[in-house]
Amino acid sequence: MHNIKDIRKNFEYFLKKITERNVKFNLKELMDLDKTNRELLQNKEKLEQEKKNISKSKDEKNFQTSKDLSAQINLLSDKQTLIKKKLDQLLSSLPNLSLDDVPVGKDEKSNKIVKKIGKIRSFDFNIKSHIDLGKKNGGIDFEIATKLSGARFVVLKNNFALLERALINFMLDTHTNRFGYEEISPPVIVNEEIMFGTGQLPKFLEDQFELKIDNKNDKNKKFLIPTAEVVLTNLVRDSVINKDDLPKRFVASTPCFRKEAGSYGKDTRGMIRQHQFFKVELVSIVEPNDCEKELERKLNCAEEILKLLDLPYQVTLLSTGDMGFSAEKTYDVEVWMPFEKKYREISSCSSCGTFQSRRMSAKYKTQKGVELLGTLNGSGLAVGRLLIALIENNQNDDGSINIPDVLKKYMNNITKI
RNA sequence: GGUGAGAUGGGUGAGUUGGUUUAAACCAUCGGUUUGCUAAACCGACGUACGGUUGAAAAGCCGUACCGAGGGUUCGAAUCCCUCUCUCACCGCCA
Repeated sequence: MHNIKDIRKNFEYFLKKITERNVKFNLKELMDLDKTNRELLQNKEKLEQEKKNISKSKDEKNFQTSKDLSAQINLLSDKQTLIKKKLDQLLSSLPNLSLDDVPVGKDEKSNKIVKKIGKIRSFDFNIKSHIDLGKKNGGIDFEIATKLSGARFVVLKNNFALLERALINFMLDTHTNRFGYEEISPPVIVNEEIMFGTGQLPKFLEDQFELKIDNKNDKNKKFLIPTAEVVLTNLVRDSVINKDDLPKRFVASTPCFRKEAGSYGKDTRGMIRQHQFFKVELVSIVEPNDCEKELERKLNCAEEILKLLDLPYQVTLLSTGDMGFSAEKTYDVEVWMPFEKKYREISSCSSCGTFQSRRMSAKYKTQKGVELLGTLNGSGLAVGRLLIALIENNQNDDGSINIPDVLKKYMNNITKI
């Protein structure tokens, strides 16, 4: 969320930046609401002052006046609350602004490829998709998953289930031991304001799985997290952190739940796009000035996993039109999928500046006072897609799959499945 | 699910016969004095949000709100009443 004062001061700048992000947003309406709100507020506060003085004086002669004032204040207050609510609603659906080195464009076509790493393997046999590899090995079962839960779910079995677990443990170990992330095991069900804090709400309600806790009323709403970013980032909400305790780095492996509304017909086959999938998530809490540096570091952490697994990938810098709501700058890491013969997103590393911390009221103490924190998140990595990439890239002619050396200790020393 | 206790500033914690109490005290933090250095001691500062205003800015001044959240009583609420949320203790049930 942005500071309304900044928008007031730099209207033209915001207008330009918002236009670049390719979203429809009526900034003028926001400013009009702001103006009305302030007028009402001023009038209200003037009356409140009067009333306060009367009660302080304890002069019974004026008690009736005070009563009258109360009525007027209530009237004004109702009006102002309504305006403020509209204002907040609008303001909270305004996306973050991009940093200046982000390419301007209206969609993913304007993304910039930053680098390509690793050698794409050439196969001297007809390669299989992960769907066929999974079926042949009895490791991936879509039929039973459909019966259990419907479309876009999967059941992993045997060594494929083991492989999923191995990947998770391998990644967690790497990020904790090597990169200093603190491992967290968080809840995957969260309150409404937690989703608001990271920017999933109010704008993207239709993408979220909402839980009905109380059948009698719809108060106390809960949501399944679409990513561990939500919980990990909110770990610092409503707090003032000591500067010496920064940066904070959290890692967690959690299931992620997404409705995938609006992606009908997209990636319907296979386990590329699921309603539920595991993801290892990296979150950093830093001083705002360190955001860009930390983003590079985080990108490196995500890349390192692919390097260790010897999987070819490319890194792209997302354009203004392709970035997520809360991000000011985003790198996507895309792994090579040999059967589809294309790169597929497997990680998205974003700096959010103070956009989320303002929503969460997450601050740190400086010599001057308290200031908003910078927040960053990135996948390190999406487990489902990583599993696909791994088995497709490491397949043999007979449909067996070689297990990379770094995973062997997590796979009970199996070298091939 | 039942009963009881509680929720106050960065932290600990006073204040609940309603009236300069944004709120004592202590700790932490910052500035200063003292000091060979550190420590200690002493002095001082020290909430947030929003609005207004002065200023080029840094910063200052004024106002309003906020003592878990929301509502109510009252001229006036941290303090009284209601609802909700959460925490703690005990009981019941349970992975």
